[in-house]
Amino acid sequence: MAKYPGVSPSVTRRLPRYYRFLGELMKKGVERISSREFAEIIGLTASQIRQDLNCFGGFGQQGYGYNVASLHNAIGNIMQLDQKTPAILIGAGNLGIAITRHMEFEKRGFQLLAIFDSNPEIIGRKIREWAVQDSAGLDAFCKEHQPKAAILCIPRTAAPAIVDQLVRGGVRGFWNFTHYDLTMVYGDSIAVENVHLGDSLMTLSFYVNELLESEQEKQTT
Amino acid sequence: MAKYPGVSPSVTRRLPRYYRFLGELMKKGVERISSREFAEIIGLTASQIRQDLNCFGGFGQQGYGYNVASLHNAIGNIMQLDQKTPAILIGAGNLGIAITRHMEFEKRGFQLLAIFDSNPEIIGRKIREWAVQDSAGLDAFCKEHQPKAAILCIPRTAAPAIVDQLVRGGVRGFWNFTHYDLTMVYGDSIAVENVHLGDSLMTLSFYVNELLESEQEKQTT
DNA sequence: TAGATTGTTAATCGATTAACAATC
DNA sequence: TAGATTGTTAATCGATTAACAATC
Repeated sequence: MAKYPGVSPSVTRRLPRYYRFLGELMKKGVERISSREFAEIIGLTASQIRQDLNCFGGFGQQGYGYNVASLHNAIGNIMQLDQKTPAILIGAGNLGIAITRHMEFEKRGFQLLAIFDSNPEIIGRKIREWAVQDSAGLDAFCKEHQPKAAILCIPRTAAPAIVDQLVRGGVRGFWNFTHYDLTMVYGDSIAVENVHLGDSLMTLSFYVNELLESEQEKQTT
Repeated sequence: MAKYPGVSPSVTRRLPRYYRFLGELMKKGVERISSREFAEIIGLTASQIRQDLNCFGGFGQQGYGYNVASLHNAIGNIMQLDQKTPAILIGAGNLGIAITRHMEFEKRGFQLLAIFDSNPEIIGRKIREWAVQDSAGLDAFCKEHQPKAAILCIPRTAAPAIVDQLVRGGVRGFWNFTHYDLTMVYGDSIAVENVHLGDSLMTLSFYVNELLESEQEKQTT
């Protein structure tokens, strides 16, 4: 069974946010914080913070609040950031390169083992410490190094075949930048985190147009 | 007033998804679809789809279902994708370049006017049809071209000053790739869409570890 | 001890699902 | 007309907020 089976996705999604803000507080030298103060900073209610944390255990102390460093550490443990899940990145286009260069995998619970691409012009090119390998060697690599997660920066059309290959090779987690709908196909046998940049930008279009419209009306009135 | 003031974010966030799947159905030559069939494809319930769409009007027909092309078009109108909000991108690092190269702004309601960076080594470099401009000219540019949205691909530390400058220059929508918390500072006077890649990866860490743990237990049993 | 703040239970709110009358 | 499927209201479910006793 999973360690925290009853925890809802809404709670899980707030954990990285808590972790991030606690990290900043530590940098600032803040030692303790009450749920009320933390709520102020993070933009939530004190109730919600206490409710969320108590899904995982009691990390605070009545009359005192929470110790910033130990709460930060506790959340890191919940997300098992020390675990360093072995991962590979598929597709060394601009997005793949940008992610490789900027993302601190080690701080977020992963270890990047290798990068793959099928384009002969890209194969062999070095990005940070990783030389791009030929996708043809993917099966052999999986057998030998047992990666458990994959970052998909490939075109949508290439996704189904690659994903199928990876799942057979033992990969269970996907950071999915394509629009291929993994969860529809594999259900709960894999963990997927979709990043739909196009959808995100379209959502902004809706909101910014709503906002501009209400501004215009104010001017006309 | 906004055109659709009562619509909840949960509904708004599903619109791009509806739009995307409808586009694919069009490509496949599907002319009509019932809420039940659509639910099957998209992974939601028929009730929810009908409920969502009826926030904006009645697009279906009893006994028939929905016309794929006209529903697709209707959602495009709701999100005002024809509007082409003038936008600028700040920060031409790998991420900024990747977004410039891959994102179809025009299809998603924006027109990219220009790219800015403060690094002299990057200024002048051409990405697709845009030559990177010096951030020093940002105020003048805003005055002349009146961009309404900005894509932030800058380091977190640079964000507060740039955002302040842009808001004063009339920018109202932000596609925010930094970890600087815009909404905390500017409230409802701007529209923000945050893309927290680090948080997303950490969430995957949690889920993949939960999954691997339950797999291991099954084997042990 | 007195004050503060948690952990936790109860109340509220919102979102999703179910049901069905309206109608094409 | 009969069958199908929407639009919409009512029921359920889940998540957030409020309240307060426990306790540091």
